[in-house]
Amino acid sequence: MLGEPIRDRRAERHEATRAEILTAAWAVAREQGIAALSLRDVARRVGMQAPSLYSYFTSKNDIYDAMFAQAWTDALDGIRTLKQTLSDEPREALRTAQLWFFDFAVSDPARYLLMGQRTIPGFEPSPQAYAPAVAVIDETKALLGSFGITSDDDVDLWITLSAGCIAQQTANEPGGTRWRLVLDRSVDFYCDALGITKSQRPATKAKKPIGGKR
Amino acid sequence: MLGEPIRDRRAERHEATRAEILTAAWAVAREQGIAALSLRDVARRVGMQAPSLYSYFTSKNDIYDAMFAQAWTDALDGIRTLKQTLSDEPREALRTAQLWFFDFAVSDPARYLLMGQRTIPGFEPSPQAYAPAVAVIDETKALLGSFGITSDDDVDLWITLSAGCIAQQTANEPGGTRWRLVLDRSVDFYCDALGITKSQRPATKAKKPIGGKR
DNA sequence: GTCTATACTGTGATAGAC
DNA sequence: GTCTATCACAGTATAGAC
Repeated sequence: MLGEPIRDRRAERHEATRAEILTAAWAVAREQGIAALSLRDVARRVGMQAPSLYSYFTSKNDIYDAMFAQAWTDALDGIRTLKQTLSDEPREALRTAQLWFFDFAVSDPARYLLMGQRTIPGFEPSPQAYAPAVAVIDETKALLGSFGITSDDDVDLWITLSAGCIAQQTANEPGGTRWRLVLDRSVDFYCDALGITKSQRPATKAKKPIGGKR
Repeated sequence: MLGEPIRDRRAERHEATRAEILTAAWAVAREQGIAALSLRDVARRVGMQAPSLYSYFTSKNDIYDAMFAQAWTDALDGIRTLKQTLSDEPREALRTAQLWFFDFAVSDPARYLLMGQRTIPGFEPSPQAYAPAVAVIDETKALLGSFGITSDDDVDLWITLSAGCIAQQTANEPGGTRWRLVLDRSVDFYCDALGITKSQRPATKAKKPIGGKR
């Protein structure tokens, strides 16, 4: 008998081509806008005819789905890497985290549009694609929780701060830093409102909840 | 001599048909999504063939442009009406204003998506269409200014608060009120941070600037 | 000026040959 | 697995009826 091969070279090649298609799709999306993505553009970029893409993705929305998952997976990886270098001082850490996500979003507006908004008519992310997005929320909650911020209200407020600044920055002044400064300042207001210690650097992370219901 | 007629019935009819087309366009946009607007759908709804629309609008983007102007004009009218009924008490007035705009945005997500730009590939609002949007900003600044909030930083922060909550509400929980409550609370935090009086109702509006650079 | 008919180009998607 | 051919749909340009 021949036995089962250890590696499936055919599957590997298939996966590599899928990745190549996705890379081309991102390039087109960044140039033309995420909603203006066309299969013919993508196909030409990888040296194929448009129908050939259907050997790798079942539909255009399937490509969007893979891009959606990729975007949130990148965000998740970024947050997890970031966490390892965060300060123990709450304000410093929170500011760094908030600004990191802002930069992540603003650096690629097409990607952020896909990640967040209901902008593409027929597209709804699949549960699998949505999983890393949920993981990012969980990581965010964990980060806030490590500084004693646990209530849903406080987490929601935290998220809206970056969402608002990112929306304004990408819509009104793409490429600028005006709303990054607003976000920077809002971190202080947020910490003030929740009574998070100002400058003194604690020896260890806060153990007790600080925030709470209004 | 016949002289010039007082009314131009032909122009009136033309304008009426334009308005009718726009109404149909809004209906399609709300049903299918703003980016999925199709001229054939709009035309069918007003009993025309698609090319006939070109007697009233030069292109699809021209329709978007008129819709954009209409949306911001509605917002402008709403704000001006709202101003006449606002409390003298800063917090109360600011809360009412912020929640009004939130409701305005969330009640018609397709409209808000168009107002916020960046989502429709080839579309850029014309200067004329953009004018009411600028007027809304001016009204907002005037409102904040009447309570002593004048710095650009403070105005920017004010705007991001609603933008963030609206983005989250429309994206994650359309039809709900979860992020409206977050916005409600953020008004208090904003006022606290800027030192705006809490509950005592002043006899007159504040005259001195309260906010400022960090 | 208003509207229809026709047609050109580009889109996502499918069927079938190789 | 990739191609060609084709389809139904889109936006839009143009010609011509009224």
